[in-house]
Amino acid sequence: MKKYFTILQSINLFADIAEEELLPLLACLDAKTVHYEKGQTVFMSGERIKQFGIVLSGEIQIVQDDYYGNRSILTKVGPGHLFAEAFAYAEIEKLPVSVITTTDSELMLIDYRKLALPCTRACDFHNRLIQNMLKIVALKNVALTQKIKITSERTTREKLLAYLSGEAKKAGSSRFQIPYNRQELADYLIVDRSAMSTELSKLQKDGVIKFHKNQFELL
Amino acid sequence: MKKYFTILQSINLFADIAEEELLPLLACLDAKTVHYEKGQTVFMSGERIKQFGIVLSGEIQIVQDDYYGNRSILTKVGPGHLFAEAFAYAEIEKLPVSVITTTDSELMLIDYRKLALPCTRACDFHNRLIQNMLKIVALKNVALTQKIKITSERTTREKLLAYLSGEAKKAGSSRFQIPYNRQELADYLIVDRSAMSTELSKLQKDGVIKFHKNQFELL
DNA sequence: ATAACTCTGTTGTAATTCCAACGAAAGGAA
DNA sequence: TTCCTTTCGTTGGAATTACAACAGAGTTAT
Repeated sequence: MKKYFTILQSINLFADIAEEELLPLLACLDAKTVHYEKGQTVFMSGERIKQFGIVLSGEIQIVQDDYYGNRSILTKVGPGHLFAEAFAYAEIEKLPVSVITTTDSELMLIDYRKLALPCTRACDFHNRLIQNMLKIVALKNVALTQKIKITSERTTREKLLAYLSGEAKKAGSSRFQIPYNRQELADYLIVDRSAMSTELSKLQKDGVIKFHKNQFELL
Repeated sequence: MKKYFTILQSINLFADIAEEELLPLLACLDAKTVHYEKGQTVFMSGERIKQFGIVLSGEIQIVQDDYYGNRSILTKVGPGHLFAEAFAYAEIEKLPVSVITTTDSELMLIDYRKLALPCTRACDFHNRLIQNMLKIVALKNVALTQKIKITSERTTREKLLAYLSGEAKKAGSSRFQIPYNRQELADYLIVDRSAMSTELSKLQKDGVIKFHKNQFELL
């Protein structure tokens, strides 16, 4: 477990937890470090999960199988990131997705109730932990809402303007950088990359925006 | 406050709280009941909010103004529902939306930290409350993720199949009812209603699905 | 330096979607 | 019943998008 000390400390879930508290805390939570080989199933859809996880090394995927058995990838999760925490705390009866490893992986699994309930030993970091968890889930919530708002726009042009407009507001300036390359931006906006490129050029020609690489400006 | 006792009891946030505990609990939380007239601003975008709300009567809207000042409605919230809880617990510096009343309204406002921190009087329902809140936010998270997965499909046909396939799995049967009428379903899938109607007919003609009103069957 | 690769913008065509308009069916109210 | 409203499916034309293919700029590896 010590091997992954640095990575654990960098996780939001353990924010504001003192270094020396981390190990006893993990013991109190009864956190298990588990090794999985590539291609194994961590959580199976249909289960009622009682744990959420942290990727310590390797990579896992959240996948969903539809009625006809076609599998699609919802997310990839790498080292230092949580997974399945929303499903665990939502107390969903049947997990709608599966969690599988795509490489040999070291995972930490934690009982969601152990983290949420005050323990008998009255560890006072339990309270910090649950607040951190609430913040993590709430932040994701806000990000998801924002993405839905933007991708709900009908045309590529409107999606772009909604996104860029939001970035400008966030930056508090009409000039700002975006954290995606073109393909990633197209994936985020759920449009075709080439069509998006065309629309970006059109917007620039129309004098609505200016851009150079990832530097944008609203006019 | 007694006037709204029934509605408060029905809220998930207060699930598993005994009747007689509710009033002292609200007092401990320092919950304020506030009256707003139609068209007033409850929270202004740019603020750092320290409270979330519950609609007791009336209706509020969550709206967002873009860079050019165009306002769009994100959600309407009616009696018995929470609002702004994700923004409060995410501890966002600048609220990206505004909350406004669209009718005369009675709202309850609660300091998000008062609910999350154990109080000096050691009320043991604080723990229940924060767990309920975590579950509420996590559930919303799951719903949002699901919606994004479905609306990320490229064509109307694929969106429909993704949605119907999910409903079939949830129902555990190839026959199931959906909770939306056609317009609501189109809004959820972010497609044009008439185009969706056409696609539904095509799916039926192709022998992929059968439907009558809100009763669907996957073949 | 050369080759291989990635990223970005452009173009033309086929496919899809939006939009407006309309009629039929179902349900509610007078 | 009759009238009015809402919901749903259908159609045709305009607008938009996806897709495939390609070229140039910039990077990285050898």
